[in-house]
Amino acid sequence: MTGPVAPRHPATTTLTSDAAVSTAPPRTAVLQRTTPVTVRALSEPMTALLRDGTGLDRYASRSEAVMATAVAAVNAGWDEETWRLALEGACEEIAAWAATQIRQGRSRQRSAGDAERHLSTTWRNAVARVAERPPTGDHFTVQAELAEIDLTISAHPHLWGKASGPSDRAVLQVLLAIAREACTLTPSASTRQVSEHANVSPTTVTNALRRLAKAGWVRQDSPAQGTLAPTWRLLRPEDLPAPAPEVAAVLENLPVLPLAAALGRTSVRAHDAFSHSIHGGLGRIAARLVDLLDPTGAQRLTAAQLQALSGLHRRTVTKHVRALALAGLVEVDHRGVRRVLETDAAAAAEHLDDVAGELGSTGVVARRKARHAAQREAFTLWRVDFDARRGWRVERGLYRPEQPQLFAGPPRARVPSQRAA
DNA sequence: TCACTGTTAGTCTGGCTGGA
DNA sequence: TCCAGCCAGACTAACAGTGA
Repeated sequence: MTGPVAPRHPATTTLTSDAAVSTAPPRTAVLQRTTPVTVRALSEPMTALLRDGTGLDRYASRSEAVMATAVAAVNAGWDEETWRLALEGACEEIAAWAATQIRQGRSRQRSAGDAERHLSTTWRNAVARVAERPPTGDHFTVQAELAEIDLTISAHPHLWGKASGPSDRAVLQVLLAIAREACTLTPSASTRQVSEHANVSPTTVTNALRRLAKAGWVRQDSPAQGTLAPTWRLLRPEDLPAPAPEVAAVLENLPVLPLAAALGRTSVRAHDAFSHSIHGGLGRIAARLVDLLDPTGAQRLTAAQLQALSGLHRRTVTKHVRALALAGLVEVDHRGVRRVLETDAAAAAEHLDDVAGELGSTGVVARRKARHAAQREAFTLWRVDFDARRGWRVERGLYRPEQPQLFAGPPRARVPSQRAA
């Protein structure tokens, strides 16, 4: 609390102007001030929002817009007093926010105490939000943080063993890739989008995201809304368990391998050849092992090194290496395992196409994409109809349209149980 | 678009055990 | 030491249903 709002004077004495100060109109002058040490001016969009309401329509309500100014002010190092001054000098719509309440389109005056509480709560929430989610606004900070997360993932292979590990890791890597492309720590992706890139089903993505959230790798920033996908905040979990000493010893003695990403090579996991064994593919474990091997094929990794890097059980590694060798994707001898995949991307894709053809898993990824496209279309039609028919029946909970048939097509034939047999 | 829960049937992992 | 088989439990795909 900083006292009543009313008798406020422009903070001409406490804040100094810097060289960048503008020729802005007097009532917005306070927005452009900075102190020489830690306080800086707000960004241009935020200044424009306060000055004349530019961009106000980006927010669902005035409150959200005002909260945005509070968060921006906290990030810029302002104190509550300066922010309140800025609000007072802002455009009419924002300036009147604290003192008036709009409900069902009608405006009414708030009492002085209510307005004061309103301002204090907003500022307090903004401070809490910034403390919880520090700003990472510039390109380099975001990319550096994403690289740190990637490094943390790789440095803890023991977290990605077990049955669900490879799926969890694949989902996390897909989110990381989307985040890198969009240069954000809060990538937006639907389960279907992730599933197409990770070569797993949307159900698996949902379950993996739940596990990743529980482990502290991601946090849902905003849920899905209408046709908008949810956004996820990528995190580095605190207090990660250290790898076992024997694993750490193996990791320390690894040969230096060129990074696949540096060679412009992406993971093989999204190829038909590595779809789930239910489709005839080699599966996610095999994809993980191929990704771990030297992309140039020059260096070999021993079974122990593959085991340490993947976090999988030695028998699992042996089993999948054997399957990969049979498919002609790796070469095994007494020195270890070597990747046998062309360095040229097009030739490698052709090689994988041949493998998928032999395994009978050709077209799995394309079919999944087509299924998702059909589901999107069905939902859009349903959604348009639902929105168009919203009326008093909807308001009273009486309108219940047919849900879209998201999983179209004939029912899948069940494979007879081996156990039952 | 999305999330989420639940079901069914099949797959995978890894601990355990015994034989070579 | 290695390998193979057994088995329980975890996991997955596909699907149905519900709701925002």
